[in-house]
Amino acid sequence: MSNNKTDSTLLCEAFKALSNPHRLTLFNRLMNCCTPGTKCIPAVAVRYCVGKLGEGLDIAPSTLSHHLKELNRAGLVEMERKGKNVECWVEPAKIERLSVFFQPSQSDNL
Amino acid sequence: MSNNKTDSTLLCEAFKALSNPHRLTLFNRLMNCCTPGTKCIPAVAVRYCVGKLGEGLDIAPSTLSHHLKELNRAGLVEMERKGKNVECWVEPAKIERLSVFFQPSQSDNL
DNA sequence: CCTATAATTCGAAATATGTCGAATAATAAA
DNA sequence: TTTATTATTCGACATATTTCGAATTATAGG
Repeated sequence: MSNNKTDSTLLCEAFKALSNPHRLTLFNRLMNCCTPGTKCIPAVAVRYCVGKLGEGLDIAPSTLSHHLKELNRAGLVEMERKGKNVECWVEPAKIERLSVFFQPSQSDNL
Repeated sequence: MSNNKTDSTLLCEAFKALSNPHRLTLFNRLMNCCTPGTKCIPAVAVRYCVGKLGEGLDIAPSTLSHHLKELNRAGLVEMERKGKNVECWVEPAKIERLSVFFQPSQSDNL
């Protein structure tokens, strides 16, 4: 069973955050910290500053800022100022719920 | 590595489809065919007709139809006319990609 | 053929989203 | 303090989405 209205809303907001191509790219850059072929599930999440994270995306800084804010609001990305930069990272625990949602289960998933 | 632009686009469209509360509910109803506490991963996917699927959602038939069409376009839900009804179901193979996306991996996920 | 049921298409209206540039804030360094 | 760098906020505009009701299509059964 289950049927936590809050849970459903949280899932929905996470999917909304990932429904934009730019935001999906940003999130993926934070999720995949490894160089190709490397096994890398680091104890401490890898961090990028906002500027680095948006490199090559060809969007205005204000737009980039807006998208990161959305990802943060949706609970997918953490942010913390560090000097002139603001660092971003993904907290693996916050992603688990999404991973489970698509897996076959014994009961209701929402 | 990887970087299939098509794959990224497909993921994005799937998330967009799930970013609406009504569509998330519809998708979840198709995903979770089991009564609570029952182990049920049937060989043949469970089907609902459009009308049954939308019961209790309090949206107009035309809106329901629109949402199912979106889920179908995104590749999340299959549809087939059966007499007066149109049956809907989820093809588990089509969901795998989404499940994998949120799991820790050895390389790029997009 | 006529009627009832199930679902879709279409057009319109309200609301939400993505984007930019200009202005502002936060910080570091000269 | 002044300047440069990094990032955010704000207001505006164009585009997209959600939703409905009316009209239409598809089908089954008298």
